[in-house]
Amino acid sequence: MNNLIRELKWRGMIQDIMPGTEEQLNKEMTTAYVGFDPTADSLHIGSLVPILLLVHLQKAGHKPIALVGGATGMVGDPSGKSEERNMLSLDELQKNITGVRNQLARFLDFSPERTNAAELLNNYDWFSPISFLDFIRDVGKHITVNYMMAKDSVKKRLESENGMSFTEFSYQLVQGYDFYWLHQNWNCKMQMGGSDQWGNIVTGTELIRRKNGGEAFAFTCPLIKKSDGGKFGKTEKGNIWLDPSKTSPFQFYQFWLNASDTDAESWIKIFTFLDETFIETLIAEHRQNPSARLVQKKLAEELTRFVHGQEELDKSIETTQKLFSTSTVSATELSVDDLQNMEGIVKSSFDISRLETGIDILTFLSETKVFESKGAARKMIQNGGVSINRNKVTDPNSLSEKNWLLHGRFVLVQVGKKNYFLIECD
RNA sequence: GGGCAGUUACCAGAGUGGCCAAAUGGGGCGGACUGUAAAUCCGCUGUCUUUCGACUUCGGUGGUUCGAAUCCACCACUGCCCA
Repeated sequence: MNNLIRELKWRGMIQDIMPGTEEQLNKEMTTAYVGFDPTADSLHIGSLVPILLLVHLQKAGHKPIALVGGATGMVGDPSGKSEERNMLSLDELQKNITGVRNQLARFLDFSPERTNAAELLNNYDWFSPISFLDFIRDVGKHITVNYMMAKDSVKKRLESENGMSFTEFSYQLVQGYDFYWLHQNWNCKMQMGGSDQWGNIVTGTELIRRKNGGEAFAFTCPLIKKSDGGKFGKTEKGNIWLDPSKTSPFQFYQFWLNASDTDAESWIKIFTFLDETFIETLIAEHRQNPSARLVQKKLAEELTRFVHGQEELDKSIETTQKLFSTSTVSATELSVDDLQNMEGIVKSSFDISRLETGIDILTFLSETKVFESKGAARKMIQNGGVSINRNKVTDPNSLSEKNWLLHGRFVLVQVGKKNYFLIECD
């Protein structure tokens, strides 16, 4: 059993830790859990850190429990939210629970022959039989409102103009009860999560202590931020999801590849399992020659493999090379195969005869759905953001030309540096 | 139930009869510089359109007016305080 806490510390994955946690982990195989809220039908990369905590835990010989919040999801966690959230419909919630469950199941080892096999639980299972009256008698009685109001997540909302509903106020009790229940039924002594969960987690340990004098431990990991202060995990296209149908493996790979130098250095420690010496050496090399972006490449590689598998990683690298490494090479050198098999490209079709006769470029771009309208296409061309076959279009009034056609039928349109469209003409 | 404040574009937030498609900031998108970075600078950001112009927007409905985001009436919703 290696020292989990020391390992996580050098990776920068520990924010707060309860006294005695390290001793507990060193003493015996410990069961620990992380909760995941089913706010969407897929997890996004923000949930990756808590997932990794569970994986590290299991690697260190302890028993991980991944908890899907079927019950807590019905209440809504106020932590870090400046206003009351909309409630999800039960249908949506059910769909989300299934989606999240399936994803979590991929990252942990559930083989029953392991003594520390992972478990996947849904807190709805133990909450549904509890009546409201039972709950406020058995749980509510142990925690004072004064205690609950002192929590940061609550205090902030009480001070804001928006207020807070009783539902969200109760959230910490609901989550606290999870910990208590797991402590009773699974001998779960530890909870982990993002640092925004600290308040909720502490309510849980408090409940365990007050209800039956039990001992419980916890630590949290820092919330990931970008060095420029932007939100982590968001891009122009929105969230980076783990579900390949929402964020393609290529886009996923690209996200990590585009990390800034400072971010990449801390992220590679957090998001990969590479060991300390390897990472230190890599960072040193990277600083010698930052333009090679060794850290970003390794980070993108490790993570894409972890989430999507080797095969998808290979495809993503291949597409990346075709789209970016050869960007100085003219488009005519791309083979039919290259064009057709590149991932992360939007494809559409167009009537070849109209193109050959010479059609104005605005009509072409709007009808192929590269742009919503001629006006939008015009603006972007005037801004210098459109290329055809890697040649910048300068005049919005120009006409199409026969020699646009690659291999007699393809046109490669580029908006900005990173958005590619392949128009097949026949 | 009573009193007060409010509802403006993706978000925050100005505007309180015409100069308003609506300040400013953030975000987003594009460009330059670079390394598919960061920082910086520049452009775009209601819709459609050959920059003319047309059309639709300021919680909803109706009204006053030559003219309404702005004034009036009613309705809806939100927050705060009191009961």
